[in-house]
Amino acid sequence: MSALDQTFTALADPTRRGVIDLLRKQPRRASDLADALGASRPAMSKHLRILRASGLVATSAETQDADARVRVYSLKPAKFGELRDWLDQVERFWAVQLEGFAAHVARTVKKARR
Amino acid sequence: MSALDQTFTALADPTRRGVIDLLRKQPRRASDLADALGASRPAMSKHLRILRASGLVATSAETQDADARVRVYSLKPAKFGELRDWLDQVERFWAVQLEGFAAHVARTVKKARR
DNA sequence: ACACTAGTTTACGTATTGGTTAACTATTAA
DNA sequence: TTAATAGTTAACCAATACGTAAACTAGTGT
Repeated sequence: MSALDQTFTALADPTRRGVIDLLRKQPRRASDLADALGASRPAMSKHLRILRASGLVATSAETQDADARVRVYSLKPAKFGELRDWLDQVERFWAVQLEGFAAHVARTVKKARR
Repeated sequence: MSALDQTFTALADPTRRGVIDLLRKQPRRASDLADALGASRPAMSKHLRILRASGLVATSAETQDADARVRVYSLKPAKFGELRDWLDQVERFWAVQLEGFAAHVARTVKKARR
């Protein structure tokens, strides 16, 4: 499974996008996320595993004297950058596409006639 | 299923992203897409249905004298715009998040201690 | 030592995905 | 009218996704 596959798959679930939306504002504990989104702990744990695997999210390195049971999740901006790069790449060619469109239709029509 | 769900789900498949990559350069017929991506016609037809439903892609209104059996697919830029908007929204808050991070960790640690 | 808490993992059931082959619709060509 | 072509749809199958309940790990508090 490619990196982009993992990214898009991770974002294709509303609960997981809910996690992103919450983490956008501030890092949060796993149980906070579950409660805020009305998901069970096991369900959220699975979602977080997928988000972690995709690289969109990380469990923050805890301060040394924190409660070690708690896992605080936060966003990993770099992965969103990759997403943006892909989107940029797609959008970069529209001008060209629009310019060449009429000519292409003519070509396609001819081809279809054969 | 929300609009964003459909968008991300559509993009979570490599064959469908392949279609996007090809259409980025120019509109193409369904069979062209199938051949270029090594997919069967029925398989491609299903992928195209999903892409159509997501609004990322459209079958172009054919010129009046074209072969009516042929369906030419092209990108619908507007949907990609929605994707960009979502991404912008996510990215907009990182500065704030980074600023407030240290303070938040302190808060979280306290909370975890209770 | 004991109970409690945070979170993950396992073992399931059900629903959805993505593919195949075969059938079907609509259009074009002989 | 008959055959061929472009594409979609239907019926089916294996693999995966997502949820639940129950068990488990690890850290904390009494």
